[in-house]
Amino acid sequence: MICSRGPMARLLPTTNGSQICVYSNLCFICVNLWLISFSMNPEIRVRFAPSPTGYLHIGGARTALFNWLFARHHGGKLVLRIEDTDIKRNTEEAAAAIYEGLEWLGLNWDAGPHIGGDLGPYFQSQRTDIYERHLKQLQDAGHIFEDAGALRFRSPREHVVVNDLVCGKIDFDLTNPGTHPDMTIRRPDGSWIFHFVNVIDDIEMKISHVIRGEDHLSNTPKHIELYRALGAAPPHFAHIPLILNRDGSKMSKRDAGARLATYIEQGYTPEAVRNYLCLLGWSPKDNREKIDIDEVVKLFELEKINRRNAAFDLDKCFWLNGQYIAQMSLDRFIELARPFLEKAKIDISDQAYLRAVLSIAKEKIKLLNDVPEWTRYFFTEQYEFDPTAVEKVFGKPEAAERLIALRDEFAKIENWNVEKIEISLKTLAQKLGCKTGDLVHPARVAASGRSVGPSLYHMLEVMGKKRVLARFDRAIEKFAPPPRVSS
RNA sequence: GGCGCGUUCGUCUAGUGGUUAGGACACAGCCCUCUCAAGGCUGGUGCACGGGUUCGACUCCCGUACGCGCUGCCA
Repeated sequence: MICSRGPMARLLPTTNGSQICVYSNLCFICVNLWLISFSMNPEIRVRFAPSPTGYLHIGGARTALFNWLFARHHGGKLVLRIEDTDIKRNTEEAAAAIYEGLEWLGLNWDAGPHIGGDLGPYFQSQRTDIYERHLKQLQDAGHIFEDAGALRFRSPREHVVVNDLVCGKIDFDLTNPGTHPDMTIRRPDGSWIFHFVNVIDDIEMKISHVIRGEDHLSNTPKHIELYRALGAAPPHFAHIPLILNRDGSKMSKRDAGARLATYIEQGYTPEAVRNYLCLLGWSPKDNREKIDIDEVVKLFELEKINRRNAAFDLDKCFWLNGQYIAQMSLDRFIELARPFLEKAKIDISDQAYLRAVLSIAKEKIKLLNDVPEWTRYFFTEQYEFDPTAVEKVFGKPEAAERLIALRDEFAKIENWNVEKIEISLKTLAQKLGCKTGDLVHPARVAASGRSVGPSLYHMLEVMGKKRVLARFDRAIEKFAPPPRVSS
């Protein structure tokens, strides 16, 4: 038996694997030569092969990410293959969620739907001829038997060692038919079973590394049996740990947060989610949390992947999202925030004003979904007044008087800017003998209807003098206590 | 049930025989402050359990428990 692993192995006929390459695993020499040839190896081809369920699972997204990282790290290719053997309706529609999710995460593929490629088609439903051909090959070799109309693959009944790049060497005993029955590869109605078509496609598409969820680890020896029966060298395998819920239970599609789309809808940024996903099972090992994707590509190695399942920590993802928003450029923030503002039907036609508003709101935003709430009052005079804020601030009888005084001081300002506004307010506070906050709070509620928001001075500057004075006037009229009637 | 994988703070992780077991999120307190955040500082919480091996185990081996996966004519 020759060492069937590794691109270099085939180029080295002198490598006598009969003694060192047990179970067709990598021999030591091959490993080293293979590792040397590892960087920027165009022979490296990986694939992401989701079933078109109508949504992209967060675990699937990470599997896609790890495949993408591996391909990019080595200068290899990523293939996207849609495994639609079982789902006969609306495949394209259901697959759209997958494309959208991958694109949102910035994970491009080198062959597959929309892109094409030499080794297509990339929908299993369109590959029947290929499967028929390989089935015939197996039948001719006597590997197939019929059972109640279905076709089964007769297991060779041997031990199969899986040499997993993440999990290490694992010996599976497949000799007992009672515990490892012969797998079905085709149903009586002619449709194909996953194990068979998956292997055929990986062979046909020249996949060098199969990086997939650990739920497939136990299936792998069966797949290797198929490779051998077909006379093909099995690819390298890397089974990555699963993503669980916070409580350690398996994340099923019904769990909140299982669908990538929920993160998109809630206003997480793609860079933050992608970064968070990178850290689930993989680590740069230097305590970095926010790490640029280019840096991850540079550092990513399958050997650094954990073997233990990871719980999805929404708190941390949320924190990371805030970090990304705080540190991203204003242009990027505007780009990301715009659809959320449009969806909230906020009039953002004034680009310069929008830019000014977002520049001061940016530091407050943790979730893009919150942008409308934090900025709506900038764009309309019909903003709501938070009853609690009004009660707290204008509950004090002096508040209205102070606001009136502030309004008069502000009216005198010629160059309406942050510095002038601040000086004006603080000077007045001193004059009235009150705290700065005693003016700031009424001003804030009057101008925005809220008790929280960006720096007041910046906020007022952006709104403009005219708008601010008008809002003060209306607030004074609305919240000033009625004049006392003395008897 | 059988087989496989896993087990370091609540969570994500660093750590491969000798560390005061490090970082991050979350949490608590303090500082700063016009609010809310952010930021800074401080703090508590962890090697699942039991046996080995060793001068010495979080680290290596075995077992137990627990978790997860596979065991489909789902993928």
